[in-house]
Amino acid sequence: MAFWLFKSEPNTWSWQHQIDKGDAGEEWDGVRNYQARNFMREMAVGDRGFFYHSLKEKSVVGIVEVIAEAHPDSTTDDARWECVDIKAVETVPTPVTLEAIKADPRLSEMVLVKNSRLSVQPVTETEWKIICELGGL
DNA sequence: GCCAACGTTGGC
DNA sequence: GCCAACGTTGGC
Repeated sequence: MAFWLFKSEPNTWSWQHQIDKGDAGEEWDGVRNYQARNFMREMAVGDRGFFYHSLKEKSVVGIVEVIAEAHPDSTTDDARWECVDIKAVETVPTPVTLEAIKADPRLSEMVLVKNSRLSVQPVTETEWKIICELGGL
């Protein structure tokens, strides 16, 4: 199983929106970046991901699960763009802030730190465990 | 609100 | 195929 990080602007698509979708989940659509798309193509059903709020909050706020592999993005006719479906699994009890991530030397290699603009990112198993601990899981 | 970093586009 | 111009993202 692989681990990922999905980034969203809370005013556009928030963790609460994701929770409201329940087990049916929702497409992670709107991605128009090749790197991000390629990572989604690598995802398998059952993979886990962090749900990260950018902008004002800048925190990992939830855990999601991939429930459908990459398929055409329904929000565009452009066949280049694909997306996976994800559902909310649980809320992180103590949101892990970007500040806390940057303060932890074990997380200094995270894509979130090195390339903050990438909206879909891989997370290593080590990083996953550390952030779960920081989040109180 | 600003600006740096990055990715994409299009002219040559 | 290069590179300048432009648009977008996201931290500060």
